[in-house]
This record gives sequence, C-alpha cells and structure tokens, in this order.
Amino acid sequence: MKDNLREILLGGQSFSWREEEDGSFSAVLNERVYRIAKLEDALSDPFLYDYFDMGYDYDAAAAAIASKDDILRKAVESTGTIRLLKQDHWTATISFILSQNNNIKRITGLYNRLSEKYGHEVVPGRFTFPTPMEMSRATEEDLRALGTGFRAPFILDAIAKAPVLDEIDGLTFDEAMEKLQSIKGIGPKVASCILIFSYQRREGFPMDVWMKKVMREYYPDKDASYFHPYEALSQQYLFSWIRSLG
DNA sequence: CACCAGGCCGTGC
DNA sequence: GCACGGCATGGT
Repeated sequence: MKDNLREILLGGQSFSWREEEDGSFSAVLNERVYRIAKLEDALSDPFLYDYFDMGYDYDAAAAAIASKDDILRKAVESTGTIRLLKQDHWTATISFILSQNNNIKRITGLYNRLSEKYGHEVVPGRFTFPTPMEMSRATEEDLRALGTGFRAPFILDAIAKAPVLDEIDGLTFDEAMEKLQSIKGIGPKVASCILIFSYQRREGFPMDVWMKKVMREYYPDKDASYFHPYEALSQQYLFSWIRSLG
C-alpha cells in the first residue's frame, strides 16, 4: 500500500507540516524541528512514534472497514495508508477553529502567522506554535490584523478557556463533545476533529460539506453509528475518496 | 461579478 | 427543535 504521507500531513488534519524541496516533510513540534521522508521514519523516534500512532494496527482496521460494503472498499483501496495524528491539544483546538468556513492553504497561512508572531524561534525561520500563555497578549484587533477575521473572538475565548482542554480525558465521548463546544467557535464538526486528531477518540465522525455529500448520496438511511467501531477511520477514507472524485 | 472554503453564531419561528 | 442569514479573507 502506498505511503500517502502528503495526504496524511497536508490533507487537512494538521497544519504544522510543510513539504521540502526534496519531497520530505518538516514541522516544528515538541520544541524542535522534525523531518520525515516516509512513514517508517517515525518508528525510530519515540515522540514521532506516538505522534504518528504507530502502535495501532491500521492494516487490520483497513481490512475490517473494506469488508463492510462496496463503497468503503473503494474508499480504502483508493486512499492508501492513513494515520490519525496525535497532536497537541491546544494546537489542534486553534487549528480547527481556524478551519471553519476556510480552506487548507489559508488555514496554514494563519497557523504560520500566529507562530511567527506569538511563538518562539527554535532554529532560524522556524517557530513553535504559541502556547495559550504566549497568545494571552493578543487582542482581537491583533488577531484580525493577521487575517483571522470573524474567528478572532473565538480564539480569544479559547485562550480564556484553555484549561478546559485538560479536563477532556476520562469523559465519555458525548461529554467531551459537549465540553469542547463550551468554547465559542467550536461546534460539532470542529469538536469531533479535535477529539480525533488530538485525543485519539476514534468514535468521532466529522460532518463537513464533503461528508454530508457522501452520506446523502451513498448512505441516505444511515448515520455515524453504522461505521462503529471505526467511525473516525471510515470518515477519513470516505473523505479522502470523495475529494479525489472531485 | 458571483461563489466557495473540512462551520458556527444569533435570531426567529 | 430546525431554518436561515451573516460572517473576514483570499482564491477561482
């Protein structure tokens, strides 16, 4: 199965990564720069091993998903290897608040501008994503000047309520969804993305415009529970598949 | 000039 | 409970 690293890192679940001229990918994570050319590179580094969820049996899950129906089989076969990245809670929260009614290119630009303005430089030209404390000096006017637009007050509310992110572990999925949505600018779709891509909650099933199209056209009488216990993984495959169709 | 982008908020019914 | 318009910005 093909590596699919570009889709994993640049496909919309993380905005930390950039593609280098040699085809490898780099990101500032964990207070340093990481560089990776293929998924197996993550096996030899403890931080990346965890970040790329290397302990989970994705092949077995893919086989189970593909055997469920013909649509899922097509989605799995057309997508290649996937991963649910285990990102920092705060970084994921701001990233997906930025993602609403937005596109990947502009989200990445906003992510990088926030990093350069409020994060700190670990090597020349490469900045950390700022912590809640580092962002606490931001005003709504500052954030709008960076291009966050109507999301600026949402970011301020997230800064104020950042401790909520440490109260998610141990909650049921529904409780966690509800708690995240106490932050302004976080609705069902953003909350489920945060739970999947940062808290490893595989019950999440983000319903964006693309997934609504998939459900309407191919699963008109079903909901997320149909895909249990592979809601998040099935969603990733279906999302990747429907987007590749255009 | 429209319309869209991995939606959500506030309002009205 | 559900439907609707508005929302900042940049690209096509």
